[in-house]
Amino acid sequence: MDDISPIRAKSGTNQEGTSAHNRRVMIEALRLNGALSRADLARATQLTKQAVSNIIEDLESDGLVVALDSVRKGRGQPSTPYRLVPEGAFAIGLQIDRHLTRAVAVDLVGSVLARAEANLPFDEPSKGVEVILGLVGGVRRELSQIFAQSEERLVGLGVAMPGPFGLKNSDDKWMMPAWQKFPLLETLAKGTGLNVSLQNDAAACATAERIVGAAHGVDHAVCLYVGYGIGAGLILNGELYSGGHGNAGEIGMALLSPAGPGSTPLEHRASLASLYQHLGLNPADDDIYQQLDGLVTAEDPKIMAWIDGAAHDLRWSVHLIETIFDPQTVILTSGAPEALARRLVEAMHPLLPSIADRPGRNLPRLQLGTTDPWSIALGAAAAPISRAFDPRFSAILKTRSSST
Amino acid sequence: MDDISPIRAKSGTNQEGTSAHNRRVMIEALRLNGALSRADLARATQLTKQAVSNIIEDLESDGLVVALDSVRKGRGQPSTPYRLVPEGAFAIGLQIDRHLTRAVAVDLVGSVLARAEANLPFDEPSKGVEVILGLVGGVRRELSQIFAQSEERLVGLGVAMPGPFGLKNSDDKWMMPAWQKFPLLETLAKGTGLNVSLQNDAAACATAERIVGAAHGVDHAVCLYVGYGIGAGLILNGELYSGGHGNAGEIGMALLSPAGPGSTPLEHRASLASLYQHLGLNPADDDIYQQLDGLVTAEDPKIMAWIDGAAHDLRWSVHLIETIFDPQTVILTSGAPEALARRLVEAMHPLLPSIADRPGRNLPRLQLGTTDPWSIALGAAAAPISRAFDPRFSAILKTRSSST
DNA sequence: GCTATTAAGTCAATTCGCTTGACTTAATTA
DNA sequence: TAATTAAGTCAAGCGAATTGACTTAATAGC
Repeated sequence: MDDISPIRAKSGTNQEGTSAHNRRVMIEALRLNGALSRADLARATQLTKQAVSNIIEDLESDGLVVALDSVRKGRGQPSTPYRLVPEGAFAIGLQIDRHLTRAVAVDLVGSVLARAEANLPFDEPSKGVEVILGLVGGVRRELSQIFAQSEERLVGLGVAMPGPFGLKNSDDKWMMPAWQKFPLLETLAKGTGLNVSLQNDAAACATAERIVGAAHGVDHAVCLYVGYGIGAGLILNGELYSGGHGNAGEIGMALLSPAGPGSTPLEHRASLASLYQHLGLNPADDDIYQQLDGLVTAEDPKIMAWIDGAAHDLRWSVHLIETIFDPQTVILTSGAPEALARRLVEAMHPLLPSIADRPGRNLPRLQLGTTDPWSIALGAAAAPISRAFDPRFSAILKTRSSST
Repeated sequence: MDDISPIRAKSGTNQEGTSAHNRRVMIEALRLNGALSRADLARATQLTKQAVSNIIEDLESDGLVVALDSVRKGRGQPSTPYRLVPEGAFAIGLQIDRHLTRAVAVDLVGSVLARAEANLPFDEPSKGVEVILGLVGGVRRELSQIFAQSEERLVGLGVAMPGPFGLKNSDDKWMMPAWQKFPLLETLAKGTGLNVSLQNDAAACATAERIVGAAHGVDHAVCLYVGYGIGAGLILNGELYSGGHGNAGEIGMALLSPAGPGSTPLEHRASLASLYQHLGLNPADDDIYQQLDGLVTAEDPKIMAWIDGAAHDLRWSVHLIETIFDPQTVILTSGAPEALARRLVEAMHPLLPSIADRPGRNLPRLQLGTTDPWSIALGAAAAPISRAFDPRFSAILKTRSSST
């Protein structure tokens, strides 16, 4: 990763970078606003009508946008709105979890077009990779049956798995030690021929919320993910923040519970793993989701007690997140059934007073995000889409040059 | 601040943006590497020699860079290194604290050229502004006596004061309620004719560390500031992160200490305010700094006990910061005498195991940053310099257009 | 129903900063 | 002394946004 040269400097840019940025800005504007005319885009992006016209023409011929029927909205020539073409690009998302793996194919606007899942051997990555490549191949085939040109419009494979990554001693039984050491990304890149990227599951949740959920168009949001583990996905300045080594937001094992005898890690008190333990359930059960849903609907006292305890701890986590990040909103996402997540959010209210408790808010301090169990895989798939099409600083910079 | 149009979109860019970015990249490269030839710059920035030549020529005629003697370093024509001209730009920094205010004038490379301080009426902003404007006027005059052209090269006035800003109920006695309500920035902008920007004191410390200290050239660093209060200044992706409303990192009043009976806010256990209270000292004393220094040198038992307690809490804070941000390094800065800060850092070792405890580190997990009491004012002054000259996403984007 | 007005969008010429490729300059190596 | 290597310049070219005039197509007002 490091440069050969000891000189530290950012990359410069040129007209290509300008053009790439402006294309991305158009795409993002259409993603956030639905459909816009060239004139709308010109006003919104501060570019001239002519520049917008040229870019839209390009995007249209690339099959990324399409014109709708013209609309009259008062005096003047009617405008022709453009919208994104969902089948303009596709990506594959892969969730690798402790007990199973899921693959999805999504389009440019984040709709899931194909999905598949399988059990995964916890400690045998080399065998697991076979399973994974089979799944990926399956959704790719399914996708190409729906859209013949999907293969040439595939922008990448996004992988989400529990972090943290790249540590010295991966002996924590909660993690997946064998998988941590396996050269997964390289193997998948070779096996699929796609660009592969990695994020942890909380980051994937945040990415999913950003493309189709509550963080859509929000520049500062923190996504608190309550799954088998607990993590935070950080949207800062409109981009996912991953830290120096891709492990930002791995808050599960940090002590966030202020009270309670002998300060327990948050993950031991508010994760689904702690819930399974509390209830004496086996997380590997096929119908675990239904079991939980049933218990919540029945208002089972044991699960209600856990909700109260977890909500207490999570309340403090939200307070801490607000204090540290000063986000516009906090989004709680979960792998749990929606009824459970909703109860949890309700039990977290009233929230603790914090700097987020300010005049003129336009977003709620805490929102319930998606609880679809497939949202991590969706977020994984959204990462390559975002990298390819969203405006970002690094997309403007030059990457190589002949250095004449 | 909000757009009139309901359309949400990022700004586009054009050749002006390209050029502005490339100029900034050159300046940053020279700042980080000392002196570089045009060929060096071309390699480092990925631009062509010709492009670099043109930009350097521009910067030279703007008085921002200057050529040094050419050096032979092997075969080929000798290269002509360029370096930044310190007097190419100036900025004024202003620290407003509970008991006093400080103003400094700095140049492009962050050297302090003039300084002044004064006491400040805690609860009378309208009178205080008079004092402040007097101080600023003083350092400006002093500066212009050293460099006649300083006025036309002044890029702004940076203000640092204890946050958080813009809250509903500013009734916390630790804050400065009267000042929070006063339209300070507007008044200062009118009174000085300069662009005014605001950050909290921890952010200012981080800005100072970035321009001349331990965070120089580091893209992911967290600056833990132990002053009258406690805060964190966040350098993320090479830029100061301020959150959605400028209050990111205000961790002092968040509960970060896991242990201890009845979980006390970090600020009540590890700030200098808590130390003064512990020692029964008056922070308004003129020689408070010397008093502390003396006590540390004498290894006074009471101060040693406080150090142990504070170190215990701060150790957890560092762990939490590492877990949440995954930074390359954590920098402890303080308004305390260096001997005290050094003791504190020593007492914090050994650090708690964390994800930062990884193979292949090249920076220490925890470093002692500057303990110069003027560093907040320096950081305040560095903010306008950074905004004017450092590469950043927002500097590329268009700001207005005739919208023809 | 006619005309003025307003707004969307196009056309063609221009501008501006980076790129390209050949060239010059000035050192070291053999 | 000649070959080689690297820094840096020259001049033409390119590409994407800009500019300003123009066209198109609607509504508003008389």
